[in-house]
Amino acid sequence: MTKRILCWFRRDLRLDDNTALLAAYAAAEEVVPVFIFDDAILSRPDTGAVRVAFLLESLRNLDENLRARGSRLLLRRGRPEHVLAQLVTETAASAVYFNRDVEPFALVRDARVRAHLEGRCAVEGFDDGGLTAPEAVRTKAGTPYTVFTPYKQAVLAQAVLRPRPAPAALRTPADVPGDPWPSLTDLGFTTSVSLPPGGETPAQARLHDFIQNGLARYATERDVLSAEGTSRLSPYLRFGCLSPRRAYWAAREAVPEGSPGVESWIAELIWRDFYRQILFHFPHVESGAFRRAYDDLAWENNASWFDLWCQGKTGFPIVDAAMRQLLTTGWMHNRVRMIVASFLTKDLLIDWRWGERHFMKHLVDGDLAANNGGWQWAASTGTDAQPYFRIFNPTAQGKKFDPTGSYVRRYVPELRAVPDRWIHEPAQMPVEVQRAFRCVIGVDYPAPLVDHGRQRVKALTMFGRFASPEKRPGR
DNA sequence: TGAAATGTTGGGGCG
DNA sequence: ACGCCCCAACATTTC
Repeated sequence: MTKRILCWFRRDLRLDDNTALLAAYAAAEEVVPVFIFDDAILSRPDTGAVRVAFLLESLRNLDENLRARGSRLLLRRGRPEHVLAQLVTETAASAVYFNRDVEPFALVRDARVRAHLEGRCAVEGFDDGGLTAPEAVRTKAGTPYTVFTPYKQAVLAQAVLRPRPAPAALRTPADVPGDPWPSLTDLGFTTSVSLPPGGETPAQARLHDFIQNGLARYATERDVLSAEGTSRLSPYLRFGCLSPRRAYWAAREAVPEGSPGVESWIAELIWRDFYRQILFHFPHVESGAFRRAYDDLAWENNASWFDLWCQGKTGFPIVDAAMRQLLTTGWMHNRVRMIVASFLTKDLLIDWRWGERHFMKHLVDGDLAANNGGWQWAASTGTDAQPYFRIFNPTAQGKKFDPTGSYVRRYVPELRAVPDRWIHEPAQMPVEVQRAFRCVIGVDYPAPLVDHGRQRVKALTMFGRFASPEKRPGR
């Protein structure tokens, strides 16, 4: 009898350097690639249409690439343990292989799958989603790292695995039926956002374009908001359309060792791993502060301020541009993610979890570990977080990272005619200038929602009261 | 991956 | 020539 293994794809939607897939082909003559639409995920409030749309396209691309090699992707919808049990019976498979996922939801789900398949077939999970396995990098004391820089040194000191190409021949039994291919509306979503193309094929193209044309300038251009200085690879890494090890080695081998662009981009890849291992070792961060003392912070949580922040109508141009970039493109430049997160938590005094949820709903690259880590960093509640007294001034940040205002003008059309001098503080324009440029504050563009100086003092007071004593500055 | 407040220095205007 | 003040420019401290 032909030996068959089910390869359950989840967030590793590629053939290149896919650990579980390679292992399955090494162990079996035929592999059944399957993806399962899970209503427990689709119905979650923070599952956004842009991510489902990107997922669907990535699945189509995976199917095309499988077909080009004589295989195909099987789609099913249902509870994973039931679907997999059914498929094991239908195909007489001897094992289910998948790549591990460290999210608490996924760990519970996968434990349920293991329990359900016990006695029917083998179940194996592989390490795949990062440069290293989440438990592999430890301090000398054997504890997980909670500070980025030493973590990064430790990752760089050990060998990152070399990527391996897809198996040359892919054999799949022809007689296993899948469910019909759903449309986005079949899954309960619609979106008018125009997204980057999903899938492994565009991911490879984007990687090569970035390595050739962007990497050398990355260190200097990544913070220039108007330039396309970032890699734009985050959605592909999120869904595993791109292997992080492939990305790492492509960067290492592209430019001379020690080039600042390479080092800073690789540091970003390591941030991804860092927050993944934080979520793995400290799963309580999903619902609360990494440093638990901060769970008692007295956020003001003004709901109408939150709505204005979400819509990009705070009267702070850099914040509004960023929030509108998120809604209209499904993505936000990392520099402005920090700025708007600082603004929500330190200026509006709103719970970082509200912002985290909004980001998850709208980001095409939305990922629990990275998003949570970033939010807790900005809110000063996390590992290796920004000290609470380091508060961004949105106007100063705008002037620094968007000096000509071209990023602001791209997303905030009512400010397009405003001269550079006032682009980051339009409320400072004399009234006759406002009229001359058709941007009357309070009519065409909102007045600043809050006074930054005052809110800053309030935030310092709020944090100062709840900060753990040993972390309080001074003495 | 901060920014504001406060302190210090030194040049120039001025009596 | 000198002291005084002002204030930019820079450095340090504080949150």
